Amino acid sequence: MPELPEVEFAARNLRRWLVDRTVEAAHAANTRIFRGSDPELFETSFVGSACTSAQRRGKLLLLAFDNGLGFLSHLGMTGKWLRRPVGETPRHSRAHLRLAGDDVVHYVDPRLFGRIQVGKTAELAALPELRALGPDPWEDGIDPLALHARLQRTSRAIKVALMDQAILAGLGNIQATEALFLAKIPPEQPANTLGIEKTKALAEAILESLANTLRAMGEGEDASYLEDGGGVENPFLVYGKAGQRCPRCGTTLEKMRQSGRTTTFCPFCQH
DNA sequence: ACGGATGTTCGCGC
DNA sequence: CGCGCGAACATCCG
Repeated sequence: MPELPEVEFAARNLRRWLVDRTVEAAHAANTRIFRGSDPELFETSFVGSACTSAQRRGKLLLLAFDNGLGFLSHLGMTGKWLRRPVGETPRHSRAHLRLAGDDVVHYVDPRLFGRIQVGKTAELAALPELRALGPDPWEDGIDPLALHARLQRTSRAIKVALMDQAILAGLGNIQATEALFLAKIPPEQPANTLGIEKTKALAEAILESLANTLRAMGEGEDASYLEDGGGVENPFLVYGKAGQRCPRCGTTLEKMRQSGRTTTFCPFCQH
């Protein structure tokens, strides 16, 4: 369940679980998760070493170990990191690290859209895909003038531009939808027609939406909302709520298709 | 049973 | 080159 807030949540957990702890054993099934590298590298690279850091950049996680090796983790659509006691293997666990004290940290991903790439930490950090990312709004904040300048360079719909990881790193369908609602911007408006004032409102709305979502996930180890059978309510203002009332004006929320993704919006507020 | 789901990448066409 | 579109990836859920 991964956009910036979920990946940030994962990074905090991984820090708590792994940093300064020695890996006693590792396992990785041979799945698509390791496309581009080798599951055996995951099994052999970290045993006997301790994790030194777990960083997030956009939707990417970078884990570093004290032997100079590490791995990148992208959660795709359904990836997550979980900690479980030995013997309690979650369904669809694709790889795990076992630590002293009988803790096991699992990478779980039913749809296998996620990716793990093992390598030398320095080389992973220098990969083009990492360097191609735009500013991370949570880490770097958003400079409205820089965002405005960047949006001037494309006539794509603002909703689509916000999901472009080269413009801002970490926003996906949920956060782009929520931010545009908060900023009262029509999702189909061409990005290069947003004025500076609207861009400032958008920058604030993005940070507000990210904070809202992080708050909804709470401090625990398991982010429950959006989980199958979690029983927790949809915490969003409009995402997934087409047909329901706008929380601001009561108009019936509508949905449309943009670049293959569903956008939910208020036809009155976001005109 | 069918359609859609938080993401990315690729091929095709304009 | 820019951009939209559909498909693909694989599984679950309503």
